[in-house]
Amino acid sequence: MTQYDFKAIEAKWQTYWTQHNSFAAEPVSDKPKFYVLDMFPYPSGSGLHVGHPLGYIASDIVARFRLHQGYNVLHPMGFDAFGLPAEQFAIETGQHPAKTTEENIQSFLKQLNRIGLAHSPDSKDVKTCDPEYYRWTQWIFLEIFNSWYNLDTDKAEPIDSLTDRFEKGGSDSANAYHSYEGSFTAADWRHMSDQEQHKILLDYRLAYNAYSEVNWCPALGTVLANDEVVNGVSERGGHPVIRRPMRQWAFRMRAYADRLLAGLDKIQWSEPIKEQQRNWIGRSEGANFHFQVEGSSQTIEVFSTRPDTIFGASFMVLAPEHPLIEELVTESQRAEVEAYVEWSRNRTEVERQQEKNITGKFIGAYAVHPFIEGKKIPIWTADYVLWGYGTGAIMAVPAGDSRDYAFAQHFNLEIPAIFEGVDINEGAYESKTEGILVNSAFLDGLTFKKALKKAITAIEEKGIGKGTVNYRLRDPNFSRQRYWGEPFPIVYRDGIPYGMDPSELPLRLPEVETYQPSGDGQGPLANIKEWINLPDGGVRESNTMPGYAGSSWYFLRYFDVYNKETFTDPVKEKYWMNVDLYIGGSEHAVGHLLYARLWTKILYDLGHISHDEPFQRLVNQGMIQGRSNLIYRVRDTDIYVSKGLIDQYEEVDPIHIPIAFADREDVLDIEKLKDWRKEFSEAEYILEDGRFLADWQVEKMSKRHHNVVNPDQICEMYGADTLRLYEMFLGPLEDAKPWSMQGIEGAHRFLRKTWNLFVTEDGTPKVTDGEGSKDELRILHQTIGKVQSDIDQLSFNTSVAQFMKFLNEVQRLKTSKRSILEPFLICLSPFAPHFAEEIWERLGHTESIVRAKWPTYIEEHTKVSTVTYPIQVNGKMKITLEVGAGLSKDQIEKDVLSRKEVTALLQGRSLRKVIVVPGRIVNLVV
RNA sequence: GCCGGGAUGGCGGAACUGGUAGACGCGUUGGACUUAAAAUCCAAUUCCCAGUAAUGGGAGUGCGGGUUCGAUUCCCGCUCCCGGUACCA
Repeated sequence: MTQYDFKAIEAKWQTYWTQHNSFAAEPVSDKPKFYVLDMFPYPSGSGLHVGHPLGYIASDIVARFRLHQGYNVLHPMGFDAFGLPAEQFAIETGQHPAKTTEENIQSFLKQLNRIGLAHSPDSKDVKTCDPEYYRWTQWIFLEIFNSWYNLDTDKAEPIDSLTDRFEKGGSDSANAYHSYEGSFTAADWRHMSDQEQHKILLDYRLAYNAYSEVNWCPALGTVLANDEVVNGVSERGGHPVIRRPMRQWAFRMRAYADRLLAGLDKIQWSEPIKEQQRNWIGRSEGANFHFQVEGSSQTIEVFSTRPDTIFGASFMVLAPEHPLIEELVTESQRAEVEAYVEWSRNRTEVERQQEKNITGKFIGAYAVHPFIEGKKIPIWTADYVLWGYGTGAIMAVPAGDSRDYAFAQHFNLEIPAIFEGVDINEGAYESKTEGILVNSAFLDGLTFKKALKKAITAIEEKGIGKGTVNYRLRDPNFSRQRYWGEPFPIVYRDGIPYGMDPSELPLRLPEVETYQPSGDGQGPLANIKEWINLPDGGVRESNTMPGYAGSSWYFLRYFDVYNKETFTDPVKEKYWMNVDLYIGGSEHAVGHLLYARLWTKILYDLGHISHDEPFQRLVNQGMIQGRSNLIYRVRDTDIYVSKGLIDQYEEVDPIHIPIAFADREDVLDIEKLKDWRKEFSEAEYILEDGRFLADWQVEKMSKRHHNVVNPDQICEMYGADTLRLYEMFLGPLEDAKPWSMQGIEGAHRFLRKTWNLFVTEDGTPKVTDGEGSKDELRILHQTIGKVQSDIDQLSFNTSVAQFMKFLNEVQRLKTSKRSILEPFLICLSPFAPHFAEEIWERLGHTESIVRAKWPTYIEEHTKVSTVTYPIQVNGKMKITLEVGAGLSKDQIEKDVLSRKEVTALLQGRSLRKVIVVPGRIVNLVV
């Protein structure tokens, strides 16, 4: 008596695969390679959640399929191990993040192993927090630090080639992407001190120091991520947060903007993702030009993509951070303007742009229109203009821009009409293809393209500006005031940063006594004086690198995990790169994916790798969402209110709490909440009907939202193969879907029935010999074809449905032929590998199914055949007759009406098209 | 706000380039087996109306329009949900 004992089977084959090293790739081989990669996980304390396996199973199916096809497959899985949660946990408990992280990794590995993923065994040792790994992250940072961007060759070069130029020809000898504002001759350069030279070089290096704004929470003494700030207070504890500038590292990413755009054309990513990257980079052509301020020597520089609409400019807007406000504001407006600037300073960009209320202040000053004699333009400040984009100042053209229009209407400002036939009372006219300019002097009668050119020429001739290209892309901030990240291999001497000697790497994270921030805005490393201060007077960088540092190059390490000489071996790199298929969540569409592309391009420029795009094909698996619980805190208080009562309070902020704290009817267990964190233990709770009701919403499954569901219990109840089939069956890989257990029984039932198809009650095989009948071959070949086409499209739900159909069909046909069932088992094997191995063995095979040859299918059994032939009706109309619907050719020939019959049927009718399925006419179109 | 995506039965979803809407699974209902239950097997299952029944009629793919002989599919305008929005990873 044997039944499908998934626990024993799965344990048995997982052990087998480990012992036989079944999934190790050959380092370099004559075989074609296939590199299939998952975005590596951050090992959070709550373990793997049911969303992770979705992508992992999909990539595993592809990896196993390629093995069946004879490829040398690399399918790795490492860990993105630096990050905020472990540090936060350390602050709360004193536990070292390294310890927490390692424990989490071990539990992740256990969970991953349980799902039966065909990962190359070495790859699990890629952990970004491992000194043997981050030593190379630091090394790459030094490479970036020690390079500059040559605009003539359009690539990064080592910094030495720049100093060579400076020595020979001064600052004009290099056409570099830089931020240096002066100039010097070769002789000047040679006479400079080492320190002076390094100071200048910092303006050229691809990694540089600059001031940028952060969310500073004085009460917590730490910098917060944007999503840790809710409505101007910290999510944790509700303390006020202010914006504050801080000296930090950044990359000159804008130098790569055009190449990052161009590279998108040669990789197979989905169009929406490419679109998001293009929009993120946000290349726009236009002009930078100056407006003279009335009664002042100052000018205001603006950037506009529509200088052609300059005759419609009726006011100007400066970002609240704009330094000229202080200088230009009139005394009568000063108090109001300063209050406004202070108010908007502490709002995040998202808040500022989300705001539906239109806000702004007139600063009292006027600018002079450069092309309209005697026209005065009032200068305003408003926070819909961002300091970080363009010049932080705009000329507002209400007739041509909807935000300007809304602003003008709200403050009752002039809206000059500049488009022919467009009623200015109806709103802004933003078309770039139509629209003829009027009331625009020399631009009258022109449309956008011509007018733009002419306007730029006029601006240049007048000497007030020039045509420019602007990017929305900002140089990304590369510093974090945290402990748990890569230390910078940087030493400051007299305030100038110097790179460490690469031979001194890794620069290890020192042990600290407390993970608390230093309180002055420096990271916790600043607390360790003996580490920060070197005996020779040098001072180390106290910041650490952000989460995306280690993840920007990990894919280069997987085929050379233990290399101590270099970050990756060039021969292996050439063989394995680039990644054939990269699978991960679409939430990384712009962040990680753009940084990884940037690092790849820099490493390519510097000659370290042979490919300049890392990921040839990218597929974004849709998120499996979780159901989160929320409770409401009355703003600026310690009072929490039950869901039904929130209307009685002016403003409440939603706070996420763990899903386990509320029952099915959303009643909150307040005691659990109080035990959870101290901020809740002393808070006040306002109940309704004697209960406290939590709210809920569907959103991303993440530790932050405390809504994580763990897959272990599913493996426990149904087994990994059921989990794998079920997750694939849930829906298309790329769609988002909320997690649900409904229907998992069906997947399990399918495996049990399939088991009984192959094996008798006493465990012996049931299969018989003989060739398949037509019907049997058809369902088999349809199944093979379906799986193959689904592998290309990375959408497996219909494959699983096809397996179930196969089962129904062979049961109906009472099929037991080995020639039908064995090929089916190979098709099923990537989806339910343990199950397939076990049956395979029972069928008498001595070799593992993992490398069994993929079955071929015969086209005539699978192809949808369509017979289309034109028919003349009433001498004139052409008619197409379509036949088919997933039938084999012979069936069509048998069932379909003959051409003569159809023609007879159509006699005397004025029809255009006839749609026919076998044997009957379905739709006669009149 | 801006950028990207989505919406189809009670539920997850299927429908290849505009041509039988609802494959496959879950759930539900009825039946078989059983002393009974579980498991298993068989059948029905978009909704509404009529009929004892076979069956017949009507509506139907988020909302409002449009193109077409024909629209889940293409176009225009909305609503709601999800992801990103630069320090979550």
